[in-house]
Amino acid sequence: MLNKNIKFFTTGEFAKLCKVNKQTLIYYDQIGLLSPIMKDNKDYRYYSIAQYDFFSVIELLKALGMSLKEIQQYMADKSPENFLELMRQQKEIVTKKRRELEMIETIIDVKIESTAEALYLDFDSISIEHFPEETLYLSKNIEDSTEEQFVKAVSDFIDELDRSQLDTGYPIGGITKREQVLAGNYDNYCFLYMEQPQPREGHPYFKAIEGEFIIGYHVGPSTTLGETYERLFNVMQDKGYMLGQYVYEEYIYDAVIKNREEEYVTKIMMELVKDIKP
Amino acid sequence: MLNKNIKFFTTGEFAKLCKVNKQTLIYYDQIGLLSPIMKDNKDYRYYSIAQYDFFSVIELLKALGMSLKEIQQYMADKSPENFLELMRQQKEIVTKKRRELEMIETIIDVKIESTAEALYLDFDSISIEHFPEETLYLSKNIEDSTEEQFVKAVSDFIDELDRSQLDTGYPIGGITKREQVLAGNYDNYCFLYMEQPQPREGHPYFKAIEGEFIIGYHVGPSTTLGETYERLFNVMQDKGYMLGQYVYEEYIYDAVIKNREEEYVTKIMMELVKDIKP
DNA sequence: TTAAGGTATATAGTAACTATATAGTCAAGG
DNA sequence: CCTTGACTATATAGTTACTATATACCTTAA
Repeated sequence: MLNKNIKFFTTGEFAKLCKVNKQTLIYYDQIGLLSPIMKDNKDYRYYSIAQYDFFSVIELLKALGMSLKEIQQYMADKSPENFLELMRQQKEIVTKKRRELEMIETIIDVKIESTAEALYLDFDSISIEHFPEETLYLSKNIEDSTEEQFVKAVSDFIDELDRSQLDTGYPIGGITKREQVLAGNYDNYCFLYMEQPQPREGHPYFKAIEGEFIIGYHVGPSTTLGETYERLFNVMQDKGYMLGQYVYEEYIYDAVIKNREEEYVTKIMMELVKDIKP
Repeated sequence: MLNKNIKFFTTGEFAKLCKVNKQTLIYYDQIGLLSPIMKDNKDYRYYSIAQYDFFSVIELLKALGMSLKEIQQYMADKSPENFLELMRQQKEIVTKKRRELEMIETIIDVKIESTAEALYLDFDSISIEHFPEETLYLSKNIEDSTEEQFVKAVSDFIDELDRSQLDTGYPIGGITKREQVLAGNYDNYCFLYMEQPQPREGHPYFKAIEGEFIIGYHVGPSTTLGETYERLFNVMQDKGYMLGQYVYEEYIYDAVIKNREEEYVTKIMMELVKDIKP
């Protein structure tokens, strides 16, 4: 910043320039981070315009996530070389943060879209549809796992989605094998999955599904899932279909959206094959 | 999250699952944000797996920048409509944050570039160069302003850069008119400016410069600028040039890097015209 | 001369933890 | 049976980066 000779700012004026609370400047003075260039005999503070530069660097470093203490340490030992080093470090961090925000933005988009869609759904309807190929990211096999193993698997899966940036905002679903469903073990999932509308290269475990599906919604806690499954089986038989290999389950409304478990909505999608017998 | 039946976690176990400090869970219990599903007669806390769902919602909303109080309020009154509303609000906030980060990224780039460049500069050198067209964002006219008016103008200019997102990380420079420089009024700037490497549409006051310039560096406080100007004038005459219309001044090392004013370096760029007389 | 508006200091409050001190609980080993 | 180690609990204080409040002093304009 250029100096036109020296005009001083009072604390209030300088605070307005910097767009912060006056108390914040007093605080910075107290901790010795940014002290006014002079004080008069009444202890009034006076800041110079050059100190605005200093202030904006503090703001930048703060925005980069440095604590005031760290900023102070850096300020005590600054040089072009140190500044360069700092900026290079921070650049990486900021880029990473921006990518994360971009991820969150697309997740929010998905949430908005699917919640808005769900608002107009009739949860009593049962339909049969043809599903196009879809890419899913799968957890490791969790069939016949104990409760503890299941919990661990879910937590691992979430970690993995996070780490590999595969959390697309779609709900975590569960895949159950035909035999388990037929035996009434609706919660013995063999895999967890998350839909990947734009699958990225370099990740294993992707699986595509395509074909006829029967779709129904279960309202209420998972303990009463059986009732909905039975309704679905009835329609299935009426229409001359048999259960295919896998069943997919997803929460439409879960703990994020509804308070009481009785209001949770599970979407059930069962793969179909045409019954050969008439 | 999909439910498998009920297994309880102690505070320590649950804290590990959630990857937080045990005290944090106790704190959440105290403020009533997330209380264990049961306490035994010894006041030991027990959490259920469904509460992990609840916890991850808290984490999500926290990541979106909501305070625990706000989260608590939302949790008390969940509905698809509210969730949709929340997501729409958050989307705007996240987008704004991402834009800010993008700004910071470009500012960091500029700082890296100009600091690295300055590292290898010889501040005693004087050179004559052809400058390509450059776009500058100008302040309003500040010629002959009083100190107070100057301060006001600087502060307005900074505000404007902020508001219009035109702070590119380049130093704020000052433009002085030929006549003022010839009269020795080196600090009677007529405009402040900031370089705009990628000028955006929809902003007035842009100005392009192009032509021959003499470039020199002044080391020390602005009070001794005159000495450097004289050196520059001598070289200029030797080479058969005359002063053009404007002079541009910028700080190279600002308060970010050097503490003491004697180490400030001002870059002086004077527009040239060829002297007609031999 | 009094009111409005500025300055100062000192102190307490805030959010969201985090750390520490003290004490009770529980299972295993000697 | 007693001790040890690893857990649990509460209560209280500390942390960061402010923010608010109370009280007092100073300046200027009506």
